[in-house]
Amino acid sequence: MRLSTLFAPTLRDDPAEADVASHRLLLRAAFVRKVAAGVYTTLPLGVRTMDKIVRIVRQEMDDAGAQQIRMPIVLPAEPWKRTGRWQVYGDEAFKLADRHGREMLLGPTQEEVVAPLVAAENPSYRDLPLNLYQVEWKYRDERRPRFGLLRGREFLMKDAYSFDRDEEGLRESYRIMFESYRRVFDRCGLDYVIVEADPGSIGGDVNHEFMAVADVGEDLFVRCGNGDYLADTEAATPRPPDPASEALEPMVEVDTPGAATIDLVASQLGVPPERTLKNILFDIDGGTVAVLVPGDREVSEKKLARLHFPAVVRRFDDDDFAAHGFAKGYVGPQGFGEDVTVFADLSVRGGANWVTGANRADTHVTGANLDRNFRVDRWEDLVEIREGDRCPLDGGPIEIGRSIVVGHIFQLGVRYSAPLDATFQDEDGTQKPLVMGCYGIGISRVMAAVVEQYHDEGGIRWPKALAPFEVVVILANADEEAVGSHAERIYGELRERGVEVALDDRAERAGAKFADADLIGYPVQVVVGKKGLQRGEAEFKLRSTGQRSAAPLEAAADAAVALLAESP
RNA sequence: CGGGACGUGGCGCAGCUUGGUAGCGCGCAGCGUUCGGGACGCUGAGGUCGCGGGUUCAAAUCCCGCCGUCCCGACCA
Repeated sequence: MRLSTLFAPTLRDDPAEADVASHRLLLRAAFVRKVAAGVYTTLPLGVRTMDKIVRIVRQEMDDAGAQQIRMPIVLPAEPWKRTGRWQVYGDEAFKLADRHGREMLLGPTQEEVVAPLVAAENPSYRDLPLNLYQVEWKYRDERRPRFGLLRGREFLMKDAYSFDRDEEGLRESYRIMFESYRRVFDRCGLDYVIVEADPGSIGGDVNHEFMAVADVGEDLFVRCGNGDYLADTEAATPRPPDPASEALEPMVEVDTPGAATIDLVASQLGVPPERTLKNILFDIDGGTVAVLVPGDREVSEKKLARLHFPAVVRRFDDDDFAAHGFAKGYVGPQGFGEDVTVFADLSVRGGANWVTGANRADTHVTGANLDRNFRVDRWEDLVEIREGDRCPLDGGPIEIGRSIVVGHIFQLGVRYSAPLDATFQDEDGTQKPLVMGCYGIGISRVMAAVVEQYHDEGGIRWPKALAPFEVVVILANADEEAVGSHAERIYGELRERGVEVALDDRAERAGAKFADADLIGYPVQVVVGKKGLQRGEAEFKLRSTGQRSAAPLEAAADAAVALLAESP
């Protein structure tokens, strides 16, 4: 490729709209341009890099026995209503209507399409396992798109779907994908961790996230200092405290005027917040659920929603408090009737003599105790994990890190196949729901995540597997005829060797070419100019380290290939 | 959706407080001098000042409404 004809308008200044490194550099280096918030055009350099990621993914998927298909983006609403996700996705789905008023949506993921596709062929157990994947644009109307490609409303995703006859088969399909994902992210050069995660609106049970470690990451992961535990913060379970062994005090009411928050109660009564019992009320599909946690902890709505999937979990608002007659800020579990389902976090078992609301404004109680004063219907892990918690495996210290989720895999089971009636005929002749798994990789997000991990002040430092070109030959003094002919020769030789090479033959000054080469991030730069020519040499720069070297002009192509081999 | 900021040639910004014919740097076009880490001189093109309404003799500037973008939060494979 001759850069004189490439559409790659690099920017000298940082765009005002871009804050994080990947966003800034992908704009400046002419990989993408913004069209609307979270919606981008991909320029030629970006297409080349994204295609490389896709190629890696495709190779690994094909090696793992998956087969590529292509499903539509514009989808009818009906199957989404059957699985409950028309509601679960809510406004996050791009919904539209056709000219007849039929409801449709732009695909945010594709379980509702692929399951009926397979089931329509009335498969036999002999046809299983089956794994189908595609690489297509996905649409999610994020409340707040941000960080450029890291959270777009339109993004390129590889999504694969496995079909098995039973759970055992699913586990094997899942294992194969798990290993395949490892190879994909290894080949992309990413530093990543694999954690157990929250399944979000996809649903299902076992799932893992592949998280690229990055300071700008939106997703937190927790790690045990002893190295034996890794999890998404949304799914991580802290080790509950040991049970209390203090003598039970009588329950008494105390006046706490105006103390409608935990902090106010704690300071008025002179007790630490963790001795208070917080009662958070939710409306879940019309029913009332109370969640009890120690006053210093936050309820994880994620975990609560997961227990009730696909029902919509909604925190009580002022109207709900009024309608149910609860005193906001003064709710206590001793007042709950049978119409309230009482959930408690496991950590509540560790406390006694709680301070909690008296179900009357400006009043609390002390000495509230489990069983004697209140009941719990279900014990679950329902708190947000935090720094300082203990590892559930060995009690070690928990650390929290930031990351970008680049891949997420799920064991779905029959969560979609059952409501969609997607069945196969088993050996015993009966129809059974297909046992499914699904497996996603955010291609465009991988590109951004790699930039987050591979950049410096000068620009991007692509690993060679993803660079738009592996080598750039820089014509440093275009007016010297000998320089031009050597550069052309080296460029041609590299092409003959199958190296992906760009020739910077633009009518720019050398300095601008060097700056652009660093910005765009070609792993190897070959400089052909007057200076080296006098010594009969071409000069080289390895972008990853900045290390410079030289070789005779005649051997320049060989030297570039050798240097490329050294590049990450 | 709550909070905050911003919107002025392709990019980065000033001008707005105190209303009076729209500026700077980069980039772009032409000519010349340059030519190894984003050169210099001269000449030039390019702007409904986000959109709509209002106040005023006069609005980029003041007022109202809307739209868009970014940041924090909530939310989110």
